[in-house]
Amino acid sequence: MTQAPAAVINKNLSSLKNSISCFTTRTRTSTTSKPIHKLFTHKTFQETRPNNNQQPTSKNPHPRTQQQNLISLIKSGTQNSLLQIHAHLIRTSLLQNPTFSLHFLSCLCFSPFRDLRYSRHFFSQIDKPSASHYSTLIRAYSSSNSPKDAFFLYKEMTQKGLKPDPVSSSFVLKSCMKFSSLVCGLQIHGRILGDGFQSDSLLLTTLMDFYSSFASRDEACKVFDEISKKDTVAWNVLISCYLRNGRTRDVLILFDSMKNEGACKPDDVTCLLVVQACANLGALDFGEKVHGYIEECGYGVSLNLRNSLIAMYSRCGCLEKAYGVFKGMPEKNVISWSAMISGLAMNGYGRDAILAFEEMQRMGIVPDEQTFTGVLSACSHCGLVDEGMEFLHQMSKEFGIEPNIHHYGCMVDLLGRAGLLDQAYQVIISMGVKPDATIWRTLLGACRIHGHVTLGERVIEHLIELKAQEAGDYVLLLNIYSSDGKWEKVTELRKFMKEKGIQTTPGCSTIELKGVVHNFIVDDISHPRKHEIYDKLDEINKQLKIAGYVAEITSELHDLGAEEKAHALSYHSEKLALAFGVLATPPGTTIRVTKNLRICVDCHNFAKFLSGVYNRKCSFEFRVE
DNA sequence: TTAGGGTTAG
Repeated sequence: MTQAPAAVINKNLSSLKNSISCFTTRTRTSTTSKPIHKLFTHKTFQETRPNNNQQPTSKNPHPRTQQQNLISLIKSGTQNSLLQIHAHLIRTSLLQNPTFSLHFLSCLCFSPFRDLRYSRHFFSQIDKPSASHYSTLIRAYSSSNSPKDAFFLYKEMTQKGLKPDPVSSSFVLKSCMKFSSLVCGLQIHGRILGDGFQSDSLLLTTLMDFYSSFASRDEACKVFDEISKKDTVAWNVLISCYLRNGRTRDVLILFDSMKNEGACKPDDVTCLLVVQACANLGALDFGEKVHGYIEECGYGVSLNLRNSLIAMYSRCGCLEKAYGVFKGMPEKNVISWSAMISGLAMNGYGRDAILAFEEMQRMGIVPDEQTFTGVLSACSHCGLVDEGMEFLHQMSKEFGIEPNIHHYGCMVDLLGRAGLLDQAYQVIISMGVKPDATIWRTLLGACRIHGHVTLGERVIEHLIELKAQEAGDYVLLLNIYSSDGKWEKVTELRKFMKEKGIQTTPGCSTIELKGVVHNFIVDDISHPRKHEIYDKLDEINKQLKIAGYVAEITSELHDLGAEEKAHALSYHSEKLALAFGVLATPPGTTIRVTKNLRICVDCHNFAKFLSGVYNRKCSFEFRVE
């Protein structure tokens, strides 16, 4: 219904006053074409019980039959017929009959032409709305763009002393998630306990999801513990909570315990979440294990699972497997193609990514926002400045997609890497989207590569303005100064950082072997095989020196003597991880190291020499958990 | 006195 409901009703009411008697029905379920007034009368509908003394005749049908007729009329009502029925309900006072008004309200709320304003108007005409009336409207509001109204209705009904049912409580909780109000949700939690719904596992599952969406992991876990019969969905919500709230490693443990303890069999959704966790961790072995499980259970047909497998393999640096999954898909949608394009781009196959983009369009798949993010990042990885500009233009002109912060971020990266720092700065200044810390940091990284001191300082000011400056940003600026030989500035900044208590995040490298994740920090001595690792590292250093490796000591640690620098560099976390990799894998293996910080130039060289001397392929992934 | 609920892809 597109017209204003009140006006429509009034107009229809006046025209219907005279015409309702000649209104005939033609509905989907009712085959009758009798005039509506012959199907039911005012008198009979005020009675809700059939009068047994009255013999039904063809002229005067049984009241119950008449009731059923009206209900089926309402249920199958079209936009116009509902307006007429509404008028009839008012005229005959049947609107105050709880059964009819409830049927009518549900129809208004959930029919294909539903109109919430009209539903609300109708609701206001009911003298004494029941809990069911409230529930119906609450449900409608919870899936609308005014979810707050669901909460207000819930409050109103409880204040009137009406008891909500578990289903409407669940809908209201979902509404609170939508309008992001923890406080409102907490009130509902209290009420749920008061209403005695604490054993309703579906409702508690919604409650877990509610807490999870507000990063209240502990609360979500408490609710999980309270669920007496935990089914797969409850486990899935718990897993999704861990995934959302940065406890990614525990997701793998939860998956194993579901599988091994056999209490609840992981389903396709579980696998989807675990595959995402593997992608975040770069845990290739575990990801492959889950992939195997997916095939074993026959979940492999699911499009969304295959799409996340493509993303997982790509993010773990295993492009062949990503492509294998992609190729084996009988049907591919825009998400499959975008995942493959991004995968190619992030693994350094920028030109192939662009070819895939062209192939996708030949197949008739229309690209979306995220496809272009992949394409633009492909350009930035290959240094294709002109092509990137062209794609950005094509995106808005041909596909009507306005560039978002990610697209601009790619452009800044592209221009920045190419050394066009001023142009990159101009993009941020004039992009018409509020710059975030990430985009400034991208530019700061480019300043570091090209040693651009003044712009670097300006970028830090912008980050400070956003109150988003992190220790890592100052470290980048330190590196910019030192690469330019500005030692006084270095000392000054160091002093400033010390005074402000700015602590740098320790670099942490991660390596996954046989499904077990091993972490290393600089000079780490916590690993059970630390002695072997340090011995191996000494040996590797000697071997690499013979092969021509020289420690790169120019910019990272300027204020130490050359020998001290070389020593400090030798125990960087990535070197410890690599040494462990050499120790624990046979030649020919790919050693995949994940880092929370960018890898330094020296470790990069170290890895390059190591691959040749020890016959291992080394790959690094930069990942923040 | 109706039907209705929870997790999920790039």
